[in-house]
Amino acid sequence: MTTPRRADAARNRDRVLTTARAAVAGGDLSLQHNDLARRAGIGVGTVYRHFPNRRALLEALADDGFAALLDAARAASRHDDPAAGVEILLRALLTRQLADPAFAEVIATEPEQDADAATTARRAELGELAHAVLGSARRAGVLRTDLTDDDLRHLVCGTVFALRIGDAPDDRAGRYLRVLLDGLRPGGGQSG
Amino acid sequence: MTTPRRADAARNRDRVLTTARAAVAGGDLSLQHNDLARRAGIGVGTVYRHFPNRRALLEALADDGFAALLDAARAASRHDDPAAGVEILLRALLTRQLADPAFAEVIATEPEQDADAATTARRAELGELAHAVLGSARRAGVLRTDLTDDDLRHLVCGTVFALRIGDAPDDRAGRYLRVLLDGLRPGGGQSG
Amino acid sequence: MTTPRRADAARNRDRVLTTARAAVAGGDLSLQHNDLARRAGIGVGTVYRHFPNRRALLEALADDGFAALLDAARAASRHDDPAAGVEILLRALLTRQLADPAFAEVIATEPEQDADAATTARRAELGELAHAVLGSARRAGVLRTDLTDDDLRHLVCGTVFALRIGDAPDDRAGRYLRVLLDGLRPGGGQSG
Amino acid sequence: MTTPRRADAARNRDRVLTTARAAVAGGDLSLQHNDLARRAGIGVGTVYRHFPNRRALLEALADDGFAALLDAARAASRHDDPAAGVEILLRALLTRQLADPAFAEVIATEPEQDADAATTARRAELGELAHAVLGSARRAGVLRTDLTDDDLRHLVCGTVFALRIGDAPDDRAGRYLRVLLDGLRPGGGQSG
DNA sequence: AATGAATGAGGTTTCATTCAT
DNA sequence: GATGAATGAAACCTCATTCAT
Repeated sequence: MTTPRRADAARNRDRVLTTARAAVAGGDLSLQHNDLARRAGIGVGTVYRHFPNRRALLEALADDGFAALLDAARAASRHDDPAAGVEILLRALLTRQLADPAFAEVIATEPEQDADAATTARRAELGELAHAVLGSARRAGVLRTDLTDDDLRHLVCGTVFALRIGDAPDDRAGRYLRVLLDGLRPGGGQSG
Repeated sequence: MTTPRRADAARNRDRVLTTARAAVAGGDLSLQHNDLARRAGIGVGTVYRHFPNRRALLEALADDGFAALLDAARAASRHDDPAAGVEILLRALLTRQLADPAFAEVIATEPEQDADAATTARRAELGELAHAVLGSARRAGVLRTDLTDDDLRHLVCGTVFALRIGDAPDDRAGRYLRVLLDGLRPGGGQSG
Repeated sequence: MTTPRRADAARNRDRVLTTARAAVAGGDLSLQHNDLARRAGIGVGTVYRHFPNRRALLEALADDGFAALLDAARAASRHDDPAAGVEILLRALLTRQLADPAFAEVIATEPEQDADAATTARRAELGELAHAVLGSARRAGVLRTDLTDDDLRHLVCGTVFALRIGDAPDDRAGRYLRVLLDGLRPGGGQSG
Repeated sequence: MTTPRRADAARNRDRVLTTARAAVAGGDLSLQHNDLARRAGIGVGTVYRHFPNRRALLEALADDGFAALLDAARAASRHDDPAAGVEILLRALLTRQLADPAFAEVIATEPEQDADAATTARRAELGELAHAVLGSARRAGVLRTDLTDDDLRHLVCGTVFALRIGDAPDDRAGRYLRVLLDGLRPGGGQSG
């Protein structure tokens, strides 16, 4: 989060992130410092300096995801139709996770586990925007009221998990999201 | 799966399983052979003999879960109301996973990853019963037809994942299941 | 060596030997009890009963080799030409080792390492015959006199070792033996 | 082969080699990483870092032997008398192996088994020098022509093996070498 | 006498982290 | 700040041998 002062430090940090992104894109979420250092062509110590542990690195990687989601949340909140707002928000939350497993891992955890305060701040910012969107949907009667904002986050993360099981996702994402959105509408059965 | 002939072999196998169950119950799913051996008070080699790898052990632990689920699936298939059958089945699938993380891990994977053919057989048996239940529900028009049996399994596993995020589950299981069941009813939006 | 009394015991002993011979023929000289037991379809304990350790098994396997060599030694001693006798003896010693790595391993060690007294006896018997052959050759002036009987055994074992290095032996055995036999004739340079 | 940059790295590498040399000198060729680490007073990981496997370590140990032999080969090639050249070369090859079992093990294998390309290079360098020495001996008619360079290497290795059998070598080395050198002179019997 | 499960020391290897340079 | 070697705990696994049945 904090930008290094020296130019080479910044460059090294970028290298680690680029390498890590490539690894994640290649399906490797282990993010081992030694491994990244070797691939990035820098020393392990340097990687540790920039990212004291795996979680810190993960959060740095998740940053783009947060940004994208904040955009989506703002777009959702501008929408007139509250139901559409919810759909935009949740779809973005789903899509972003599918696109970025690092973001998926971070968003599936609670703020207590954040290594970087900046992540917690992002999270809070996103939470507020989401709360607005979801709140108006609840008030408009298009969203169940027995689910908290966090419940919705959990359910989307669960949907992501569902999509990760089995073969490569084809059109499953759309279908699973539909199921979730349908299930979120009020008027269904009683919970219990 | 195969019961050892010797009495002490059976006893040791049980000890490993008991120890492993205790570990899992305590939230430790790592199931390391050395660790289990030490805790069970038997040699590492013995643990390796009975369970050549973590997966094999996991599947042995999951056995009870499969049995319970088979019961539930039979009960579900005997029900007159197809919708009730689906609910019984999926609720059991959810409950069993919450009660047994080892079973949850096994059921969330595909048969190709089975270490023990017996697991695959269990899986197939369960799959047939489930197919009957789900098929009649589809024919009765109480279940979306754009989801395969596996999709439903995935979605329940996703719900389990959602429940594992955050604090200890209170009444969340019931609420999340409600959302899922509601979402599974036909007549919702088009997928996509 | 000692013949088991019970018929099944004898059968098991044979099974182990047959299996071991197959393993050795397949290039595996490790002769691990567990492995042999599994392959022979009998219990490990049984293998241990018959052959308390690898060496004992090895010596049992080497038995045929000793018998064959004793025959060759007798043939050699009957020969009129002492030089021919030496050649027959050493060639047999070489050939037998190439044909049977187990015999090669036993014959390359000293009697102190014998696990079975019978092996030492065989060895002694062979030694006497060889001594006769070699003695007359020395007296006839066709064999260097600065080499003991054991030296000759060592040199042949060395030749076997030389043949084992590198690729499969083609005509190397004959050529290497020729070198040895030529070197053994008196009249060469002084040792030192 | 590659000298480490850090001082402690070089020191640790040396410690491992020294410890290994002591072990080999003590008759233990097993060269187990754990054991060496403990004896050298350094971490196991360090030993593995420097020498990924037994063979790599062995080759590092053999390095001195190669150097010594290269010297001998150069001396041999400078000699006027081709027969003397052969004797110098083969005697050195024998002596070095007796002095250094690690070198003996490496030189008794084929280049395909080299873990370190440097070893193969050493081997090639030695091979060229040896080829010159042996070639002129063959042309001068003082060395059999039905033996390749490799055959000669094998035969010397075989002689080393012969010397290792039985009790500690007294004057046997000289006598065995004499036998070999005599056998290598042309004019003996036909091979086969 | 036969069986084969149990044993557990010890080998090999990986890895997260520290620290000398 | 950067480097990457060193560390050593711990995971993983094999194997020779013993011993309960």
